[in-house]
Amino acid sequence: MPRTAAAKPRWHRRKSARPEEILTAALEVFADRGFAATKLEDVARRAGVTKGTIYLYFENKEALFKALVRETIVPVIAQGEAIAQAFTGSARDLFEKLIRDYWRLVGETSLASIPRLMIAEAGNFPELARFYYEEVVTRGHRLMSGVLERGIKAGEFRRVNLAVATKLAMSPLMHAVVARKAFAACMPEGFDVASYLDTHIDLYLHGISKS
Amino acid sequence: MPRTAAAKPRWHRRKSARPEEILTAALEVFADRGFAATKLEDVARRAGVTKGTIYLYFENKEALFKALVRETIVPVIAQGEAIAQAFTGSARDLFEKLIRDYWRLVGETSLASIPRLMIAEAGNFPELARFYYEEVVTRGHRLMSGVLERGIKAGEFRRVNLAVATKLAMSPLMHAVVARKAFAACMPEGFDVASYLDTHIDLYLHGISKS
Amino acid sequence: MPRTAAAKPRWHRRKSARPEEILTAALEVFADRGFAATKLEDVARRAGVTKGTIYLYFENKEALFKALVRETIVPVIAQGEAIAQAFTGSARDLFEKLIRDYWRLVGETSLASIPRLMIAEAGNFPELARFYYEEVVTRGHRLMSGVLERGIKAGEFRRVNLAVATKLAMSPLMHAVVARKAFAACMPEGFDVASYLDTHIDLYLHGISKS
Amino acid sequence: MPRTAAAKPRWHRRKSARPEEILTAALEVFADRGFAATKLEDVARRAGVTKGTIYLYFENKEALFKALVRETIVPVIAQGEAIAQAFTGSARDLFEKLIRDYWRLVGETSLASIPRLMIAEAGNFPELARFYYEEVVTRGHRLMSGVLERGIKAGEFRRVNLAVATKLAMSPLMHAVVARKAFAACMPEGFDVASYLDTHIDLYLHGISKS
DNA sequence: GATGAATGAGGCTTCATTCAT
DNA sequence: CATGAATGAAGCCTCATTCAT
Repeated sequence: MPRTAAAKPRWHRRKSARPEEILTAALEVFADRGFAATKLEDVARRAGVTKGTIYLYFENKEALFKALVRETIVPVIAQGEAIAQAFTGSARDLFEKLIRDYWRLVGETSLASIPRLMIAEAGNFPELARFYYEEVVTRGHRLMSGVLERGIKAGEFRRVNLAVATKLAMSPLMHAVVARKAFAACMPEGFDVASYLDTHIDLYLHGISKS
Repeated sequence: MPRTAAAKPRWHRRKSARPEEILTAALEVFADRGFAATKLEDVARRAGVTKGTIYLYFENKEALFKALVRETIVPVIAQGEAIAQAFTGSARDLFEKLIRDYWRLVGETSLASIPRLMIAEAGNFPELARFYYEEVVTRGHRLMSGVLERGIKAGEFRRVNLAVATKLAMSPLMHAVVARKAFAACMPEGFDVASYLDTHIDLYLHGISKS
Repeated sequence: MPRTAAAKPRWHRRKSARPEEILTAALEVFADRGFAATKLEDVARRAGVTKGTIYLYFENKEALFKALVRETIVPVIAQGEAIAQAFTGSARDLFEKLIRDYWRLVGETSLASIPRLMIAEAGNFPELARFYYEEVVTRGHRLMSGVLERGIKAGEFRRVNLAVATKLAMSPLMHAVVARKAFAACMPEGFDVASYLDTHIDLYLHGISKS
Repeated sequence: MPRTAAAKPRWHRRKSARPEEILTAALEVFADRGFAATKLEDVARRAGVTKGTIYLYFENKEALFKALVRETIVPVIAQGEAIAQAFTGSARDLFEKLIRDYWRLVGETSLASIPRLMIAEAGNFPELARFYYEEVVTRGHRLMSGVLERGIKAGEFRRVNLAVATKLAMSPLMHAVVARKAFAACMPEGFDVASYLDTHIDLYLHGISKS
């Protein structure tokens, strides 16, 4: 039998991998240019296919964009939730871990473009914005709120306005993710992420801690 | 001579008011839709003129966008600098004043759209992004750095990494400005800005203060 | 005053004539090729404008097609109704006049393409088909019915099934209009319209008359 | 030889049945939408195959359309000719039989779409139009002419212009076939075919008969 | 024979930009 | 100054056609 058993699966893999290849390419181009300035031809080229192929898997440009947002970002949130659930240490340590994980999983990967895309395009895709707001923003806030609450109950943290404290824990992260992508070309010196995170964690915990 | 000297300037004012009317209209439409999705026809309609008129004052769509960013945001920074310069109280009080002023002058006005537009379009307008980064971001940071430095020297604040502490002082503001615009439609409950600012100022000062 | 008064009206005429020029061109191209095979570029070229101009006056290709049908054929029916109303002779003579007029006004002009287009595209434009059926077919039948009824009342014609007799009076006309357009290229001998009409009128009147 | 002779033909029949299944499906879709608006995907789906399969039997869409017209309509004409040849009664009776047979075999079956398709697409398929005109229209006319001639010779009919009388005998039929298909959706009341045919036959024979 | 994934030419449509008035 | 009719380049999307399996 000249044909190895492996040959067929490889083809199979290739076929079902198409949509993901396209999404990966789409993420790159949308991230660079935004929704309107992205040409499907560019996405196709980067995915190694032709324009028409995209339409085998996505109804149109808008659907591609939506799929991109929906299918790439939600897993990250889920992962964070799992980490929090499994965590057994102090609230301080969990806070720190979540902040650093978020940066590692989103801030430093190509996913960092998603928040920026959403901020840019929310007005043009209200329904997608709502999805994102509920499945990412709100869920992320709930996650962080839980950590703060845990700390308060454990006597580690001061009794603060939860909703607001949550937003304040996240916003330096969010802004860094978003702005760093946007102004990368303007910061030849780069951006001292390590210090930024360290200091945010330090200042925030210093600010929220008892004593 | 039937025409008074005043008559001509009045006409002049009216004439030179045109570009500002167009910029105002442009701000609204660009803010809603982003650069690419904005139609000059819509800008014109909102300004009460026709498409052709825009071209009397701006070379093209891109020039209009650049003028919008350049001419609306820089004055705000200058104003902040003036305030800081004239301020005679404690660093804590100046910090608080600048934060609140920024929110009042940008966060709550139509100018709030500018940072979001820049974040969305920086990739497509590198030269404008550089301008913005230098004339707004960097200058804003310099302003805040000065405040922190003043506090350190006065013994009010701990000796922190200035660059990073500056970014951390601004980012909750920036993120709030940007995200609030983007997800306004998704937050029917609104956004408790007062608490958010109060708490940021409180936590931040708590975190950075000696003792 | 170097500018003559005539110059402006000429331009004015030209402006408001645009839509009609486009409709005229559209009639020719749609008649040749049918709806789907017609390229708007060809319509534009024939109208002496460019593609974009069509969209100043018609929402899209479909709207252009609908406008074409609606605005060209209804007047013909109206004209026929007016003729019938004003006619004072015998029913026989009116019958003959209407038949010959229809041929002269539709069969021999570019309007002959409209019935053929409707027959071809009715399935793809149900709403337009309904409009045409009601405003042209039904109205045309009503017109012919009136003539037959007049003849019956006057004792000129036999007492026949009006609806059916009406259809039979029209169908040779309709078929000739439609088929002649379609198979023009296949009938080098042409089509002896004069005899055809003469004979139809003769046979029909012979058939329907009280003998 | 284990395979019986019958087995192969049966398979053969099945294989060669494919093209007919495709033609049947094609007739339905072309009839609904016309040539250009028909998607081969729809034809394939209706035939229970995939797009690629169509290309195993037909060179391309145009060839499919041509095969459809050629292979479905010619047999009907041949059948009519056979009937006429075998007929022994009066010309009047033969006339009536042919009219009614045509309606039964074409007007009331899916074949009714063929004349309408030809009228719609003749301009786009001149060669097919010529084929149709010669093999269907002309042959049909010749058939009817023969009947009329027979009646004239037998003293049943008046001495009329044969070509024209032939067309007038057919056109009510043709128009009914074509228009009924086109405006079916617009005639909820339906179309009283029985009366229509009865009256046409009656009027026509009344008109052409001696006395 | 049959499949269905992939192609890419072609057409509709939009809209920034121009220019005669 | 201002208009708005006209342009035409550019991009989305469709679908007939191909071809490796």
